Amino acid sequence: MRAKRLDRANCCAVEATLSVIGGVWKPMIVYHLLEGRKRFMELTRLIPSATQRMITLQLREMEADGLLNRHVYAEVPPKVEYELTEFGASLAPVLKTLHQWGERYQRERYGTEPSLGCKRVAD
Amino acid sequence: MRAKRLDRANCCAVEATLSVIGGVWKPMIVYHLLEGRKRFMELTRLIPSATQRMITLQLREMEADGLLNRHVYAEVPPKVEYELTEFGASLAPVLKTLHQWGERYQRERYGTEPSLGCKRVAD
DNA sequence: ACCGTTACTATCATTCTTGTTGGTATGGAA
DNA sequence: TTCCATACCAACAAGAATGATAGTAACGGT
Repeated sequence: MRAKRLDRANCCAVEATLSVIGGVWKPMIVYHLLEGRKRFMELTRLIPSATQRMITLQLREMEADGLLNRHVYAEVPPKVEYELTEFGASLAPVLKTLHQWGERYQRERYGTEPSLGCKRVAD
Repeated sequence: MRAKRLDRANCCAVEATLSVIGGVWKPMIVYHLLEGRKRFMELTRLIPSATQRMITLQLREMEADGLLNRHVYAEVPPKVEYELTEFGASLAPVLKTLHQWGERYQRERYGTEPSLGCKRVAD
C-alpha cells in the first residue's frame, strides 16, 4: 500500500485505484456498506478480523477520498453512521472484476472453491 | 499489502487478487511485460522508482503465483528474461478496470488529466 | 450505585516492508 | 590489464503499518 508517499493525483491511474481500495479492509467495508448505511459498531462486528483502530483509520481515509459520508447523531452513547456516496458505490463493478479474477486464481492455483459470502460482489 | 499472513487459498477472492497485483510495482511489471518478454535490467530501467531488490522480490512472488516464467541463459554476464504466462496476461482486463476507475477518481477528486504512458492498459 | 454501551483518540510495542550497501563470476571493451 | 556489465543474494538499517491497551462522557438497565 505505502499510501504515504504516493501522489494520488498524478500517479498512474491504476495506482490511484489501488491506493483507494487496496489493503485488506477497505474492500470489505465497501462490500458491507453496499448493503446500506451502517453504524461503526456494526462494521466492527461484521469484520471481526480488523481492530476498531483499523476500521476507524480506514473509514477516515475513505471519507477523505469521497467514498462515504459520515452521519453523526448528537446522542449519548454516540451514534455514527457511514454511508457510501454514489462515487463509493461505483466501486462495485471494480470489486466484481477483482472477485472474478481472484476466483480463477484460487481455482487454478489451489483448487479452492470460491468462498461464500460475497454475493453482492459476485453478481 | 501484508501478504505474509494472508491465506491466499481461502480468503475472499477480492483479497486474493489484491495480494497478487496489489502494491506499487507488480502492476507496472505486468504492464511492461504485456509488451513482450524482457530482461531483468530492462525492467529496472523501465521502472526506475523501484530498487533492484524490490523488482527481484516482486518477480519472485509473481513467478510463485504463476504469473510469469523465468528464462535463464547459461551465459556470463548472466541473462535472464521474464515473460508473462497466459494466466499473467489475463490480468490485463483487471488492470484496465482499475485504470478506468482511477481516471475517474483523479478527474473528480483532483481535476487531473489522465497521465500518459499506460496505453496498453487503457485500451 | 454500578455496569455496560458507543465511537472514538492516544500511546506504546511489535511486525512488515522497503532501502542501502557491498559482494560475485566472467567475457568483452578500452 | 583494468574496468564495466549482468542478475542477482545477504546483511543491516530505516520506515511504515498494525496491534494492544487504556481512557472518555453520559445514558439506560439492574
